[in-house]
Amino acid sequence: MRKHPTQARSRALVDSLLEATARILVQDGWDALTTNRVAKAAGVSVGSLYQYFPNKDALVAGLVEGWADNITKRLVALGPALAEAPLDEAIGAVVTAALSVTREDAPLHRSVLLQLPRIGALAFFEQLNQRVADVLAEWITLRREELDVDDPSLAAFVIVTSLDALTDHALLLRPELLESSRFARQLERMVAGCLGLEPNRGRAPRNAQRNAPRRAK
Amino acid sequence: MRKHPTQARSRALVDSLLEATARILVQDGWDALTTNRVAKAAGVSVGSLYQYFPNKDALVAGLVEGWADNITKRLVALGPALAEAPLDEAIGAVVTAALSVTREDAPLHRSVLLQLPRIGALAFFEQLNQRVADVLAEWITLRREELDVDDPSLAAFVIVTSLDALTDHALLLRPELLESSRFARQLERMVAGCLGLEPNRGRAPRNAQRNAPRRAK
Amino acid sequence: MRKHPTQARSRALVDSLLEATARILVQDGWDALTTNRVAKAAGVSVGSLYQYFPNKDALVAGLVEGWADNITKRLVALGPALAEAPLDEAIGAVVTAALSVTREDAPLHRSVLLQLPRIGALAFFEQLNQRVADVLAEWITLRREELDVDDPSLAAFVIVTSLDALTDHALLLRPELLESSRFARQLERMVAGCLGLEPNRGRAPRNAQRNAPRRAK
Amino acid sequence: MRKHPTQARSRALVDSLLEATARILVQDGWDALTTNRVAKAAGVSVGSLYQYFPNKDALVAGLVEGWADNITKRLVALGPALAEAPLDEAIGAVVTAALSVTREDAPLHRSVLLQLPRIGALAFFEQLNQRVADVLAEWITLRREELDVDDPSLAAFVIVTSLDALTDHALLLRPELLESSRFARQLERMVAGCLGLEPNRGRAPRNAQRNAPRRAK
DNA sequence: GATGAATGAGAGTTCATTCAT
DNA sequence: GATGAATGAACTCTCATTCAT
Repeated sequence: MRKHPTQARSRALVDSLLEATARILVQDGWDALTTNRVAKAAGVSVGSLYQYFPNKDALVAGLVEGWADNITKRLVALGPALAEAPLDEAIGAVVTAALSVTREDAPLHRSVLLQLPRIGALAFFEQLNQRVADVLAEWITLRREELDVDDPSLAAFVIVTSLDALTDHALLLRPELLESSRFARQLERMVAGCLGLEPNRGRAPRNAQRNAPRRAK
Repeated sequence: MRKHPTQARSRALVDSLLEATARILVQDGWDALTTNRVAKAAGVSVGSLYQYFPNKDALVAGLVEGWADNITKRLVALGPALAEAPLDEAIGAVVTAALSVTREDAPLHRSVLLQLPRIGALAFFEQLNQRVADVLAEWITLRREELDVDDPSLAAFVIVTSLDALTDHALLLRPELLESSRFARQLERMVAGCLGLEPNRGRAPRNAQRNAPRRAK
Repeated sequence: MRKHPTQARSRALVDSLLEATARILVQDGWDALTTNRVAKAAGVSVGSLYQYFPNKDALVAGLVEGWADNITKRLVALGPALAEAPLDEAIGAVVTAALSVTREDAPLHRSVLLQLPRIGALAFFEQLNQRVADVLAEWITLRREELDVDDPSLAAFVIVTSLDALTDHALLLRPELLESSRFARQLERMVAGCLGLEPNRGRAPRNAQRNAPRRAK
Repeated sequence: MRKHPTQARSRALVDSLLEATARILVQDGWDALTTNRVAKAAGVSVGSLYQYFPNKDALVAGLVEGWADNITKRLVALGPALAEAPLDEAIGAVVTAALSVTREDAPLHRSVLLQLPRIGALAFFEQLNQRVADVLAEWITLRREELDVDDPSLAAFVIVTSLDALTDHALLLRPELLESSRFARQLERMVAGCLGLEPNRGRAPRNAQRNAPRRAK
């Protein structure tokens, strides 16, 4: 970015440009995304666009960045809640979060996914996954006792990558799955498997003893 | 394809064009892939390119097609071998196949992965996964007794999508994982989880003792 | 033309190429007229086409030439018949011939007209008109006594050019006129005017005496 | 046209493009008319060309339009002057106007003539003729008493088409005729014939005497 | 002689980017 | 700062023509 938009007006300008970018990408696809079109859609001149974005890629990068920040925040925010929750609930929460993040603003999500490679934002995207995986790895380490995991960060990588791919593929190819509880359950099983948990039907945790009290509640 | 290359010379021409496409894609990426460049790299004139490929996309589609056919064949070929193998061996075979397919011709695999969405070949790509998933779903149904799966085709989708994403991400971001047995073991656990199997450490059925009590529960 | 087609086979080949050219021109227009298409339509290889026509223009020129020869022959053939006919009949015959030549094979006529300029065949076409005009000028000179013409060849030029333009425009823009007797009568008047004849209604010649009997009829 | 050139600079740009188009058409013909060439000849970039003309054809269409507007205005402007003039003067004025319009900017006129069909502007061109013919038909109706015309609009069509063709052919093939009074006289006769007038030599009605004897014959 | 695969110059057109206003 | 007309390199694709088989 050429200038950092500190003033209110600049921020608004940058925002409207990013919005326009998203709109065009979603509605008309990558090939329709020209700088001139974006500027016009944002009600701004091309020249102004180039005041804040050094080139077209920066524009898209800006869009993706915002999108990713948003997602990261939501997922990282899960952390604390997971800390003390029973395993089954924690896993359920992770899966639910993954699915709901995907459902949210699905069209933009979809467009971005389809164009990620083009933008060279793949690495950037991976960084997102990494941050989430780090949080997850920490949690795994924390709860090591209850789990059966050799390498927490590897397990976290596998879980995050799989959930990511599954929600994305579902979004792109089988959107109905995003609403399906059966799908959610299958994902929970996958996660449980990665964590070395025994396959409890439903969400029943393996340590009957520990959980008993709670169920009694 | 405009003409079908039946003669030896034509076949060679088409092959060299696809090779050139792959080479450029691998070395310089999508944006460097221009029809003139491909033709020149293939030692052929643009005109000849257009004799066999109606447009640029067809060129990439041709590349992907060949690549996908190859992979599909290899994975589908696994089927018979799985039929009667013990569960842990079958899972191991699936994971091993996924990893080795990914390792094979990794650079092209990588480029195709990076460029796939662009050409609307995603659906095509998914078709590949679908074919593999179908075979897997059949196998799950066949071994239903030994497994704990609600919806075989859903489980197959989850497994295939995850393995696919994990091997691809590993290839792109952590190539060393493709050779790591720890990674393989983690993948096997994931698959086992999806199939509702108890978490056997490694592939050994030796954990029977530990698990026995639980089952008895 | 590269070779002169003396043998029967060559003639047939040349003819089928010209036919194909005409067909494509009529059915799909100038832009569809490519040498490859013509060759294929004629059931011949491009190479063979180039044996007989040095280039694309020659192909079209050949077509136009045949077409023009045909027309010229028909119009020049009128000459003798005109020699002794009464003026009104002669004029009627000329106009009728012009109209019928135009009606004949109208679609090709139309295509050629539309493309004449492109082909640089305009001069060639004018040559056709010139030949016809020459015959007409001779006839005017022959019948000078009965007419009132200063410069026979100028009058012939005017008549031929006008008739030509009128039949062509009629063909292109108002095809129904080609069948209209009122149009024919109007053309006859124009010709009569060019020849310095007084405007007799219908075809009646100006020499009332001669015509008196007829009218009386 | 993509944008409408309202500012002075834009107008100049558009004008210089049309001028360049005319120049190239005149000097090198249709096949030399490429958008890049036109832009370069106009001292402008191709991009600018495409800012005002959506495609190549629009460029030529723009040229023809301007040219046709010009001509139409001049010819339609004749109308009032004809209204009350004696017949022979009116006819003379029409012929003179046709000839002078043709002489004016002859080279462009020539090129446009040669290239018109190509761009499907024939219909457009005919519209021009139609407008002129309409004015003429009105005039014929007005002066019906003095003339001998069955169908004024048909007669007008014949006159306009003939004059048009004759002046154009003269321009292309015998430019000297455009200056020749004998040619003018011959055209006047043609027009007179179309209007059912007796063949007055020159424009003078004074030939009544001369013709009388003949008629008497 | 015939074939048609191969050629490659060159066409129309786009769009990221600049810079005079 | 903002504007948007102007730029022009670069792209995809065509088709008249050639020449090895």
